[in-house]
Amino acid sequence: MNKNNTVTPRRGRPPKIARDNADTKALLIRTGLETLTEFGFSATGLDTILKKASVPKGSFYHYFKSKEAYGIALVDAYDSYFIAKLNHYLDQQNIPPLERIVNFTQSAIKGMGKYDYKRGCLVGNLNQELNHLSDEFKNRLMQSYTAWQIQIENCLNQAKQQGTISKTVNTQLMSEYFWIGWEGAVMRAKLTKSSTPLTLYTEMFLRALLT
Amino acid sequence: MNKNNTVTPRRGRPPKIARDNADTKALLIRTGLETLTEFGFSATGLDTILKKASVPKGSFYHYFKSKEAYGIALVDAYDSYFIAKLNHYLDQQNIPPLERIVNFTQSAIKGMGKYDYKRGCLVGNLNQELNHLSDEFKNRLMQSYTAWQIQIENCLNQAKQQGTISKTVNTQLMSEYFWIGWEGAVMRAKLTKSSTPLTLYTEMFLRALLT
DNA sequence: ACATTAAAAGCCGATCGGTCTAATATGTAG
DNA sequence: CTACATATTAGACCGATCGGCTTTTAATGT
Repeated sequence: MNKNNTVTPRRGRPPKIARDNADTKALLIRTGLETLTEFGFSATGLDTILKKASVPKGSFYHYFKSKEAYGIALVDAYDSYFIAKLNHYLDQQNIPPLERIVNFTQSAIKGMGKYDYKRGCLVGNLNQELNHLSDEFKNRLMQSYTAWQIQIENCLNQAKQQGTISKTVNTQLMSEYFWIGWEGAVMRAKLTKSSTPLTLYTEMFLRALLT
Repeated sequence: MNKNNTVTPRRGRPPKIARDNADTKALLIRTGLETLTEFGFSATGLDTILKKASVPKGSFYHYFKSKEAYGIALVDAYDSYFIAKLNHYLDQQNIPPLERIVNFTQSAIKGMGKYDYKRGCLVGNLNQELNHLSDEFKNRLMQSYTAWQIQIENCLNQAKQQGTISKTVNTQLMSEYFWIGWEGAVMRAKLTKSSTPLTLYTEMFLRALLT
């Protein structure tokens, strides 16, 4: 209820097209995520995004100093969203740890299905385009992978404590492995336009875990 | 010894820069593979390839009707090369089947290391760029994956016959799984610039297999 | 002689990321 | 109440590069 429902006064030249909630920057990020999860970074022109969002170029360069800075901001936004999602599924203490992981994968599968398996993982997309991206991008991507891995690792450690998986399992390696293969499965799901690569991968991961 | 070592007569206007072996088309394909395995399709301009190969644009469009047709030709070439490589490693009847698979992965790891983990899998790269490629590309990629999968599947069937893995293993699913995760590992190796994602993935695959 | 093959290279319109200036609103200082 | 600074949008414009086309030149084959 903290929301201010008196219309926030807006500085500067008014937009030709009325912006719903006066936040052009947020609109640009939202539109960028939609576009880049589908088409990647290098292959998407700014004009495409600008046209889709009905935002002129001048506004874009007011909020972001370059396409690259924009890309980093998008990774930040995606990472925040994704970590929140992971937290949501992996921290439910009343559910067995492995089941939580399965719940996450099912949610992700549903998410891909919603967009007809066209949109994938932004981090994965950029990972594949690495060779024409700056080191800043590379570090940012590694940071994301590490954060995600730790979340899975914590969950696996709980499974170990509860005796669901063997004490001999190297949870750090297993969680690293999880994301390595998961990105491959997301990629393949885009090609087959089906959930089977994702479900197959999840099953096999669990199998390797229970050995 | 079938090679014709008398200089093959060359039609057409002579190249300004002497071409080693008179085959401009082969040179374009070789250069394209080097470039696209590193940078992908959409993000690479023709001029980049042309400059690297010292071939004028007119020659390019003499041999290929479009960039897309060129891309398909590159996938064809890559696929042939890759299938030959798979055959080489997976058909050595004097070596245990699972060991053959490990030998293949080690060879692939060595191959990535040779180029400092910058070059990946052409099919994987295109897979990630799918959404701005034509259906012809999609079909071509699926065809490659299927062919590769069958090679692994045959090898796993032999392992089953020899009693190395359980009769209950679904070799079709396992071989499908193999390539799904492998592409993820190749992608990650490009980021970490190390072989660890590839070795880790191979280990886990074997573990799932021996359950 | 003449068709065919292949290389050379200029040129095209479209699009790329990015810059610049103008226009129009609010916030603040006097 | 008036100046002036600041915020934000608008969109023309820039040089570079994109994929692709076209014409010319020079070799071989018939």
